[in-house]
Amino acid sequence: MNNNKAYVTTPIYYVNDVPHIGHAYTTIIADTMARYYRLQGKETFFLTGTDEHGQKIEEAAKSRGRSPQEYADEISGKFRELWDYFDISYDKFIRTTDADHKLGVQKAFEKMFEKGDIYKGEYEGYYCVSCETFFTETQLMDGEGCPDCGKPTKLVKEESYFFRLSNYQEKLLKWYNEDERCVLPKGKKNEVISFVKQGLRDLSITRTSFDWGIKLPASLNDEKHVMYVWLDALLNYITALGYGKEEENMHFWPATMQLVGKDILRFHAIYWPAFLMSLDLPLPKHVGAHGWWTRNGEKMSKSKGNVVNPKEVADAYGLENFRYFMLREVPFGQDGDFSQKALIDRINSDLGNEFGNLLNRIIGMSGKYSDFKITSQDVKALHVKELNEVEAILNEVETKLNELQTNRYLEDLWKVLAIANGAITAHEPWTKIKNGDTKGALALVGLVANILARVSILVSPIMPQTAKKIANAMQFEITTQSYEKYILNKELLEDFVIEKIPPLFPKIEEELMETPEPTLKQEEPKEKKKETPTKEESIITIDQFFQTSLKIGTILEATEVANSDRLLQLKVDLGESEPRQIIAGIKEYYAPQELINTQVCVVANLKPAKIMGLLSQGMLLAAKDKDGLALMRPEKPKTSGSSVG
RNA sequence: GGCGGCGUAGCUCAGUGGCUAGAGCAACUGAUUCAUAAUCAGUGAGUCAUGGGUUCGAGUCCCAUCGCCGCCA
Repeated sequence: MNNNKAYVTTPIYYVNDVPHIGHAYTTIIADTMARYYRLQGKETFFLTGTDEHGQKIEEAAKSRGRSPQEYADEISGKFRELWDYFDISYDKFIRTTDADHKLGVQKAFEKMFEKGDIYKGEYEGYYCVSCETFFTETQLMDGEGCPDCGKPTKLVKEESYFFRLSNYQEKLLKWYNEDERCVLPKGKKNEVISFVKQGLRDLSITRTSFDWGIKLPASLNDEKHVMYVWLDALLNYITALGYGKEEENMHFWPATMQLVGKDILRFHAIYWPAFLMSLDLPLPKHVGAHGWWTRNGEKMSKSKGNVVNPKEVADAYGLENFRYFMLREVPFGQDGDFSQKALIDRINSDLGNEFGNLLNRIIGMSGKYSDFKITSQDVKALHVKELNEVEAILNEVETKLNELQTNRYLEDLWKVLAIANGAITAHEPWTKIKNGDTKGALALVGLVANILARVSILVSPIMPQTAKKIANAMQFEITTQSYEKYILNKELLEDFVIEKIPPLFPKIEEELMETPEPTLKQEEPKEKKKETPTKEESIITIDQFFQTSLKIGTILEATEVANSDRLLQLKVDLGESEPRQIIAGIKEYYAPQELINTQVCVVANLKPAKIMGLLSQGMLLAAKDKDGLALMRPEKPKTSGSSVG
């Protein structure tokens, strides 16, 4: 294998559904790996695309009165749009309806046939007419019922071509055995092994019951058959490189990293390598299977209405924040839970406090101590200890990413940031300045700058734009050269003038998306409700009530908050020396103009919060129901600042 | 039903058979001001699911039981 090349793939996504968070997750991991390989200077090819053949697509198109191709075009376009929006750095977007792909698949079929791995036989199965699906005898209910709909099935025989999967059982086991990390994570690999050990049956790879698929090669002269989806789909990984035609990119094969969801691991860890062996091609270096996302602990499903729309999350919370969250939150291979609270915690704590704020700290210090000039001059002399600690972690960190342990990778980078935050406290540069030790203070700032630079480089595969902003502010670029210089060779930054930039990760103080109605839990015994008052109506004392300071305020100014669908920025007179700035989520219900010079009821002693980077010193009271929102206002005009109670 | 995994601090999880069982988050207390009310330090009476067993010694190995999950049937 050529170590200077890398090939990363996502599955090609089936166009019977619009993109959801699972697709986004796979693709973001793949994008991260591709960006990481490029950072290392490897010649990288990153493939994604759509899977467009099969009976389901044929039907879905028909039900919409469209041709399968038109329908596939539309959904495929949606995937491509989402990936563009998500800053996915794919090199090729393959579609199984591409002419080159079809040709490559036919070539591969021909080769497998000539080799004797494909033979014509008869497929026998229990067919459910209404579900249009085949089942094996053991899957049936009571010996004949369809496991999906319960209706009787009938035994159908259909001519079919088969792939001699059974021939590859031992060779596959040998592969799993010899290549420790061919399938990741390990637990999933064990499942694959036990499946193969149970014995592999030959695989039916063609159908005569529908048309929307790739025809057999002309040499076989068998018009009735189209290829069954998995053969067609899996071969995309090599047809995308020109297999069977120009072969212009076949030098990227074997794939470095093939990412899949855990549901389709079997196809990628068993069928796919078997096909490759049949084609005399080397096997992928790694096939990685990731887990599912749940939402607030529950499985996502359309019927529950709790499906996370990835674009909506990225819109509300920021694309790179979301990318960071997904990769940081879950150990690779395990299921992860999406909740706005977890996402907000990650953004505010990891990103805002520990990372973004660190940059602000050295901007502030260098501004005060040295007119924003930062030098690495005395860093080595005064901070060997910290540099060694940082390097000890960074020397190990990349193995985590190579094993797709993105959570561990990020965790370690954050340990490096903690060294920087800790060093500031330990060395108190402000005290050094007071004591005239400018050199010491500047060395500390230089140390932190170097740490930030290194982390920015290594975090760039996950958050490319953010990393770029930091690099720009610090007058360097994120490139393979800087990776080699600062990470591999451990060089220090040239002296530079840091640019004062606004906070990278503004605090998020409230959930920015609609939360789906919680599903009714039936297991909750009804008697309990009698005993316990509902949460909203639990009893409080008058003292507790008066802990809340409610006041009448007069709105002096109201403007829209840029980039927000919900927020208005208000200046409210509460009878104090200065009007308060309040950020209120009422834009959908009130125009700024109609609010000016009206009175509202304000919670005056609420802890101030930053919302989208803007200070909010209070909260407006409003009532909300299904028809919308109504502000609470005094019945007659009252002096600004009058207390309510 | 078969195979495999898991059950450790309020939450998420680490813990090659061996000194008083750890980390992160949350909480509390203190320090500090360069910074986005941030950062740093300190603070846990944990039946290591339960019951047996092996061992000088078990969260760690073995058996059984209960509970959860995955793959397969």
